[in-house]
Amino acid sequence: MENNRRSVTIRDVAETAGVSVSTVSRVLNGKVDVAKETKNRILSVIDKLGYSTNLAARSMRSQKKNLIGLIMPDIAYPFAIEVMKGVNRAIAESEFDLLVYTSGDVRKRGRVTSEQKYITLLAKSISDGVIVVAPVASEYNIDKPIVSIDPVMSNPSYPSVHATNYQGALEAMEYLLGLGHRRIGFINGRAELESANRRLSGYRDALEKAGIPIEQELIASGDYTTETGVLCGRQLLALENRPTAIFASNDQMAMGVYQVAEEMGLRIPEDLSLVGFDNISESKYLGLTTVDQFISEQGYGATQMLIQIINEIPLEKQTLKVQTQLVVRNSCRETTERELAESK
Amino acid sequence: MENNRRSVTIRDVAETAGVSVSTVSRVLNGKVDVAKETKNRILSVIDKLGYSTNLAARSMRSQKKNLIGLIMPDIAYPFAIEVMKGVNRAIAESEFDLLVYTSGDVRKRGRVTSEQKYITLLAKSISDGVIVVAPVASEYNIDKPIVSIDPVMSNPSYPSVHATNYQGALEAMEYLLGLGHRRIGFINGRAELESANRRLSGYRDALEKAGIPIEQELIASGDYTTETGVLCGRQLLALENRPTAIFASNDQMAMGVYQVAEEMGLRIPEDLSLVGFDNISESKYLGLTTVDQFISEQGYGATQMLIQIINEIPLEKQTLKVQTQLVVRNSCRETTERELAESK
DNA sequence: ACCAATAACGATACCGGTAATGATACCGGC
DNA sequence: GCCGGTATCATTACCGGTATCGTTATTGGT
Repeated sequence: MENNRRSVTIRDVAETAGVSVSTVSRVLNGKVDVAKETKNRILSVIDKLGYSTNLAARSMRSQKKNLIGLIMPDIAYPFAIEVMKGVNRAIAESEFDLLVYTSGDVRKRGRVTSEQKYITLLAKSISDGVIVVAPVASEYNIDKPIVSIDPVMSNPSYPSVHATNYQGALEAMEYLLGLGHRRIGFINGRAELESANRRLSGYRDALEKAGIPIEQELIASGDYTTETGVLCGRQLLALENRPTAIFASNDQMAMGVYQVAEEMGLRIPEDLSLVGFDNISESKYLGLTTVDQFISEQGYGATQMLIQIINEIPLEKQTLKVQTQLVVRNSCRETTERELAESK
Repeated sequence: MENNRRSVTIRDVAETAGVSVSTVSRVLNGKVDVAKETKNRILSVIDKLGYSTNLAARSMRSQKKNLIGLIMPDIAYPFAIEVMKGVNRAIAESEFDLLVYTSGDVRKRGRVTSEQKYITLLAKSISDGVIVVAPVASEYNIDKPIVSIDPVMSNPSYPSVHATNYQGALEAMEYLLGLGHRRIGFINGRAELESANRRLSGYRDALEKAGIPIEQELIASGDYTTETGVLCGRQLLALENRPTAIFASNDQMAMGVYQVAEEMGLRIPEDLSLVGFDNISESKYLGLTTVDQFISEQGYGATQMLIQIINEIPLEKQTLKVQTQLVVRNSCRETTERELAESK
């Protein structure tokens, strides 16, 4: 039943066209060594039979596959989506095609480690190179180029792309401090990520520079999801002397704070100033002031780097730093006279 | 230079462990025919060498790959992203992994047709089955299960998933008509898609039922992108007797209308009522009233159908119809007395 | 003690392509 | 008419695995 629909192979084409397999292969790969009429005959047979080459087979023998792999633990969250947009753009401009690999969820059936092995392997075996988005690890020995976006470690052994997380956080904090805020809450991201730590450092250093003591109760720890944004928001806003501003280390968690504010009847920015990080597409509509880290550009840049490596052009720099930029919208305002008066 | 990092093969493992290749293969595939100590020895060698199996090679010989392909011409637009979310969810619940294939742009270097061929092939050769999102064609003879989402043709030869486009459009129109609108503009989608035609039919039939003549000048033709939304919006709103409401056949084009309204100083909903289709995530923030077609559910359903086919469980229905639902937000309001008076 | 069954593993063909090499026919020049 | 060169195609080895079958040694039954 299923065998009679066996897919048509290069041998079928060769037989039908009355030539050898290698001749068909030459035509498929645009080699010159074929007479024009033979070539046309083969092409029409290919068309008639609906033949198309089996990439698995091809990739075993030939080197160049014109295929780039993108490995993500999950593709359904904003960061991943933005990365894909950028990668997609670079791909569209290139001779390469793209293969996105995901297992749908990092924690899938607890087989994390074997999963990672499997993952890495897959894309490796059929692609020319791979872009890895944290937090996929990659201690496995690799025979293909790899570029990492937002790597877990600060000094990865392979080329990587990341934003200027520290500077971005610093800038956001200076903006809030400039508006007169003194009690500023911080919602931390996934602590195992280098990027999260650098944003936290930015928060701390900005306060220090301004001569404001760091209070531990103002630092809540989330994991970049909206849910923890809600939890952390509640935690911070339930404080007796609650902050007048919150700096969430990504926009998704800031969205959680919006929810909490609505629950509590607090208006943003009138009653609470809020700054995020990432500038995902939703932020525009929320009017969220945030630090743009140009995620899409990171994907774009990573892809370009990878293609360069594949083409064996030496990289000038092993690390691409994308400059963050504060995008001021209307989720913040100066602390009111009343509040200032109260604080005296 | 690059050869010394040749990846470690099953032969290397066999040699190091002092066994034959087939024995290693047996261990890798969990066959019983291996002595426990031999098995352990091989496993430790695998670990030491960091070996991992080449999926391309494996897939050539064995049947089940536990891999599903998702083929899209482009992955950077809202519809595609929503589909991916749903597919992702179904994948996470399953034993399968996911491979998303895209060329980044349908029109890439004009090689559309050969591209499609190439595309289809790829996923086919290494996956157990494929989900195709329109408008990728697929007249090629297939040896793997295929499920199509929002197919181009109304009666595809393979299982498919689509929304109740006609009913959804009808409902949206009845809502606008119920608010008293009589001059309603329509922005059509990509005319080659069946879904676009059915939405147009809904528009026409609703007017007909209400006894309102169809005016050709009120029907603008877009292609589902925001850009054409802008163009069509301008066209409709530049009419001498401009419509009091616009029904855009997807949300992206409705977003274009928002832009045009702002350009022209028109307020939504005060000066213009607007309804979209899709209910993409942005719509919530815009307050756009729209027809939800549960795109994510379509992706989820398609994946489940595909998995069922792969597991050789007969499908009850070849077509999954997802029921649309009107989501009322605040982009519409009743036509004002003034307007009603004028129309008298 | 002999034979059949079983456990454990090896040898080989094969999947569907591509690369390298070989074979043939035709060509012009001397 | 012989020769080297080129155009065109066929042959064959090989990529890295898996499937099939064969081989060897051990065991148990009678």
